[in-house]
Amino acid sequence: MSKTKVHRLGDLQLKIMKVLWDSNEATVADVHQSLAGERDLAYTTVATMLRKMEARGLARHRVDGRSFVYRPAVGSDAVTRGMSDHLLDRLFEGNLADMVSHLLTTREVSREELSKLEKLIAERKKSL
Amino acid sequence: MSKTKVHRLGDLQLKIMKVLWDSNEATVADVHQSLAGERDLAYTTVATMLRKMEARGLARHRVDGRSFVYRPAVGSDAVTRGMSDHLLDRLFEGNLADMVSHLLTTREVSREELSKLEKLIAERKKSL
DNA sequence: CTTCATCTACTACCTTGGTAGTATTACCAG
DNA sequence: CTGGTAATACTACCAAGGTAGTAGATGAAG
Repeated sequence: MSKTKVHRLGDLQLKIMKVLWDSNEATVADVHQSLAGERDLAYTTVATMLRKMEARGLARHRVDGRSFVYRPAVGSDAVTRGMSDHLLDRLFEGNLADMVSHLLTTREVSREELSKLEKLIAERKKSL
Repeated sequence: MSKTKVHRLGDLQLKIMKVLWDSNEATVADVHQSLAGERDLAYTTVATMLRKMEARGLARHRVDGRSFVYRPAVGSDAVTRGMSDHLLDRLFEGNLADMVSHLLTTREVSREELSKLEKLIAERKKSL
């Protein structure tokens, strides 16, 4: 089991993962392109990061001509889950209700969003 | 406006902050003591970390005899908020409902917790 | 063949969190 | 006064994220 620690992704790594998840396969140039505007990084920065990420088990690559084509090695679900869990544990000692309640009480939520959540909770309750 | 970036606290730093929040004032020895068992750190490790944290604006200290008495310089609210927001932005592009819904759908929640949340949402809705 | 663009590889830094040893200081017991 | 103890200060590392320059290889254009 590789047990890739998927709960500690830096900002850049996460952004890169998102590109990979969206495109499923991407060359360094593709990723660099996708990130342009938002972040103005050197091409080599992206390349280096991708190599590091592969070493960490976050991505894999295959060779196409002279280029490396990267693809994600972990799913976005696992990452989202891992990172959320990490925060949940660290901040709320694993108490989910505490976390949700904190989220809900400390910021703006529209009536629509609340209704959506109400529906979600109702559904969830039924399936217990 | 010190603008202390309060969204990136390491595991140890957060644990230390929790001790400070709980005790309001604590010496290095106190913190070290509080952490013992859970984590077996050298006394100097705690001392160093506290010094670093003070440099980062997370804590302050006053002198009592030969000892430093530390107190938090940022509230637990701000930290909880900052860290949650950071994750919310990074993972869910700031969409709160998405985050809550992810939390609710990907793990176990008891009927009681769901009811609690329902109530919370109802309250929230009223005050809009 | 030569030149140029394009890739990857390697190396190098910087920052921050984490961890801890050594040095120094200062107080306290005898 | 003399040890010993307990504090902080200083220094030193390591790992990981982030950033990028330089070198070397290779393919394409002329």
